[in-house]
Amino acid sequence: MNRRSKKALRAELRREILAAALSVFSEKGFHGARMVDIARRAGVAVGTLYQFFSGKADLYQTLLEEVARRIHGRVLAVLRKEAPVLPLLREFLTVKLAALEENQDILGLHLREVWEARFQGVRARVLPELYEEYLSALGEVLSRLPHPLSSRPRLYAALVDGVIATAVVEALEGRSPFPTAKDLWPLLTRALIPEEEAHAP
Amino acid sequence: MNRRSKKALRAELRREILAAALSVFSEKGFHGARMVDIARRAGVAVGTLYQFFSGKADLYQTLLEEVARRIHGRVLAVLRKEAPVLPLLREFLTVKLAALEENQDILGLHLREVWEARFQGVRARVLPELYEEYLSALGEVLSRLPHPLSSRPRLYAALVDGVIATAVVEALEGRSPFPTAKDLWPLLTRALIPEEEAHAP
Amino acid sequence: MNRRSKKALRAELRREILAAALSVFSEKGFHGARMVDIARRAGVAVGTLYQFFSGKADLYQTLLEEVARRIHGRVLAVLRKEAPVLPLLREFLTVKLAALEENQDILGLHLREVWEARFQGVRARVLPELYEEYLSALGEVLSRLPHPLSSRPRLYAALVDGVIATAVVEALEGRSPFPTAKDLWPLLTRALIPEEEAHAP
Amino acid sequence: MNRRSKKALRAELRREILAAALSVFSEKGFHGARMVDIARRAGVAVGTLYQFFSGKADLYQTLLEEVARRIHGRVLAVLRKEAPVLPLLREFLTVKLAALEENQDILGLHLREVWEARFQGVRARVLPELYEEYLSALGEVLSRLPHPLSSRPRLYAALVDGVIATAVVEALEGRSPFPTAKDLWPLLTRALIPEEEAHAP
DNA sequence: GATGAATGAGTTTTCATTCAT
DNA sequence: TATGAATGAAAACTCATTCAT
Repeated sequence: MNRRSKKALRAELRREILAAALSVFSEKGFHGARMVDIARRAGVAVGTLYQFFSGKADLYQTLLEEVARRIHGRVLAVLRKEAPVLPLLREFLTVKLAALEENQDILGLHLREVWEARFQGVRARVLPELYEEYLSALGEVLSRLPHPLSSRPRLYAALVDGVIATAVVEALEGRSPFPTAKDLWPLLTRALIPEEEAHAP
Repeated sequence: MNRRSKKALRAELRREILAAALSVFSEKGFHGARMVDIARRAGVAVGTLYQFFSGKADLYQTLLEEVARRIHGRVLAVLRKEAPVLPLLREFLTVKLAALEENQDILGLHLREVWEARFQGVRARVLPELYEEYLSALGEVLSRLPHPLSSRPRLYAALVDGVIATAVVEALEGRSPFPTAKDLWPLLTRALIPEEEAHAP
Repeated sequence: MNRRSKKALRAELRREILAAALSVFSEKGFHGARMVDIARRAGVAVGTLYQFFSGKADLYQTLLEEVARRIHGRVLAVLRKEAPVLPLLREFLTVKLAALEENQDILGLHLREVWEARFQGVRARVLPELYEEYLSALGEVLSRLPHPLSSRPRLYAALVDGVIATAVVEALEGRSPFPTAKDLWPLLTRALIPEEEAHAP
Repeated sequence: MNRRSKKALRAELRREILAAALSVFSEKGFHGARMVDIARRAGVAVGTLYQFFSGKADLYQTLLEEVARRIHGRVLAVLRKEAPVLPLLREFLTVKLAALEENQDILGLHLREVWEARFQGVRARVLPELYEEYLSALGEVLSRLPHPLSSRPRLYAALVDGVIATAVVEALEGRSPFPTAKDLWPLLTRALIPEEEAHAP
């Protein structure tokens, strides 16, 4: 076996470890996860984990960055395009849902961490910067809309993201099919509580 | 000291322990919280915790029930009233926000737990039944509205609750003032993305 | 049992732990010593060690300070007295030997550490300041003597201390009786190699 | 490459490994030294260490023997010469200091080991026999001197060796220049504490 | 009933040694 | 023969729980 494939095998092993860690952290959370479990699930010895990561915390942090990169990174690219706001938002929705669906493995950790990320003040957890960048970029796009929330882009972005996340979680738990852009777009362009119509007749 | 005041003192101590546990669990999560920290914050010895609760898990569970009772319970009462849907929803919003604002101490735990609760399938965590009841009841009310989501009351309720929670978290983190019913009502009765207006010339 | 004797018991336990640690460290050195051994020898559980000391390193450091205090401290008091140099040195010798003999338990560690202490440059080990103070004070006294080494008090002190230490080690290993001041005084006031006499006849 | 130079290269590699091991053991002691460090410092892979030595202990033991051979061995040869005692001692001093100075690389380990060697009883460490032989031989020579210590050759030798070692350590730490025979000879032929002269008016 | 020190099982982490390439 | 990644036994350290006072 040449050097090339050695490197490839090593990279593969690293990925397997990350996958195992992801699944254990997703199930048990940071404190509940045990290094032995991760090793066992990755099919390696405990010591091997320390060949790739300096410790449990490093493994977790790496995972968060991986998650952020795979999900937020891709979405950010869309949000930064020069385009009319509505088509842009529609594309954002499509890409975001695709990114979430294609990365169902990391969804649990992603959603959990996104939630935790909002409590920056309470917990001194390191929020992957990409998440903040994502919210900012989304907020900027949304601020171009004629809407009372436009003056508060952070809150506006949080709400839109919250609606998408909620729908995805419901799907993740098997209570509904995975949402498509076609499903969610009406949801965002309609009031949740249709006051006027309800008042009609 | 008579029997009466002894009992009162004991109840008071129990409450202090719960308050301390709440604040520690909110900061660190279940696994991250240490019994010594809880005891210290309550101003008692570790042993005392075991006079009132059978262990860490019991303490946590009790707390969740307390939270559920103080927040969901109160809201449930409103949702079960016989009343026209819109005024009912308006009252629900008022009471829910009041419950959240008056219990800012437990908000952290509440929100964290509500989030975790959605991952029932993934984690074998005991979800306080009240939360499910709350979502059901809210769904039932919402299903009376003429809205495409009406046929999926669970999802509909989750989305509405998600919007409220997101707004509250933003406030909790100091990024906006605590939302009032007056603030949020328009938010729920307006589309997040006003497609038509945006299309207007 | 009242508070007084509780404190006393605790202090007693602490002393037992230190004694156990001392004996294990003396036998195995810092790296070779295991916390379980120390605990076992002290008749306590491992966890108990951590009630008194923050870790292995702290335990070791404390021990060194203890050693320094019990040996150097007492000797320093003598060296700082105002007195004619020869009687002072004689008293120093008496007290130093007494201190060493009365603390045979810590001698191993003491001597080992004194030796290591000389390699400050090589190893970043924290030398208890008292040892340096002791050498300085001894050097100062010695510098009052008419001797070619008087101009290098540090070296002079090191040599005198080295001779005493060597004699004590020999005794410790059972190769000679524990030296008395009466034994060692002639040794210090006589040349080790009597050149003149040897040249005589 | 012919068989000759292959052998030479291999011997060279072995020497490099020993040099690296020496420097690491000198800095960290036996337990504190890690095989990876030794390998790294030698510029080879860990596995290579095991091609030359059966393990860490073997490496250490080999080193001690090397040290003994390079230092004690050379000195022993002198001490076994038939010659009048004083010139012999003078030559011993010259050779010993030369051996130490020329082998400053192994000095740390040498001194550390000599010191440890004295605690044979306490620690089950394998003392290189050569060191004992050296002390015996030195004692035998010293016993020819008219001196009260002559009847205790082991102690006498230990003291003389101790004085030399102390002076060398001081030099090693940069607190004085490396001692020459000319420096140390007077030191050994003079009392450390000149009682009579001090008494002189 | 309250205390808080002692406990030890359970975790993380280290590192000498092996072995496939 | 040299390599260095994988191994897993062994060590340090943590913390929920107990129990004597």
